Amino acid sequence: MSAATRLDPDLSQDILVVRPSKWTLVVVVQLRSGTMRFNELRRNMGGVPQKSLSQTLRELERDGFVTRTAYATIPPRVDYDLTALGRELLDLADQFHLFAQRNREAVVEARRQFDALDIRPA
Amino acid sequence: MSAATRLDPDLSQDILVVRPSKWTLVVVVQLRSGTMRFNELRRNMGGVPQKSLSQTLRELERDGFVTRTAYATIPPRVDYDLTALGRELLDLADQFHLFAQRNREAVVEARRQFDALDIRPA
DNA sequence: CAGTATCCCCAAAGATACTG
DNA sequence: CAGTATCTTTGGGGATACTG
Repeated sequence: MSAATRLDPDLSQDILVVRPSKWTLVVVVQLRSGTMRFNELRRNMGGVPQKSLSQTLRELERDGFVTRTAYATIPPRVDYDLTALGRELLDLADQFHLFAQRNREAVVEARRQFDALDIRPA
Repeated sequence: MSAATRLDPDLSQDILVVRPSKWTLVVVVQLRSGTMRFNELRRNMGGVPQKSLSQTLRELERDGFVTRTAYATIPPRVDYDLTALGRELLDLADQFHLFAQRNREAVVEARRQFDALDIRPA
């Protein structure tokens, strides 16, 4: 592949634009199907602390991956959406996810074997 | 794309097989061109602490991404290499890197704008 | 050369309580 | 509903010193 030739070795520390938090890609994946509201995301993400979600969304908004639309109604309503850039990030998240699905078993097995050999009996 | 249809939403928390450390992808990228020794990696990675490199390599070995070959010579010599699985991870790292290169400017600009608006004057 | 052993630090993560 | 504020905890990261 030609990817190698275009990669700057000196930038190897800068492989990521942003240092994704634990929840970053999860949010991006959640927003695949379109607009979602705060608590809707929260519910679908199984036990993410409010603060973590809030921070993650703010970061994603700040970096241009997500739009935040607030309606001045009572009760308030805030919609989150992916931007075009966010959808590119989603593509990347998908590739990671597919990689994980393809190789989870292999990794788990490698880990099991390694651990079996690595034990130094007292 | 058809990726969406093959993604299990319930596994959204498991997008990554492993939680990559700060140095994981850097090591993988370094090993692109083939076998490397410990201090060789260290030198090429600009200031990575020995402990961090050691931990990162052990994790990668444990998960089956890297092979470790030790020679019982004096002085000792240890070779690190990517496995086939490791090379798949390298592909992923490349895509992340290319994404970063393509979009770094856009993200930096989005961030700049967001920060300019987010300031609440005292 | 290729690590391990310690110790320290800080940022991220999370639990809980409160509010416009 | 959609957050913020506060506090606590965890562990990843890093510096330094030592060793087979």
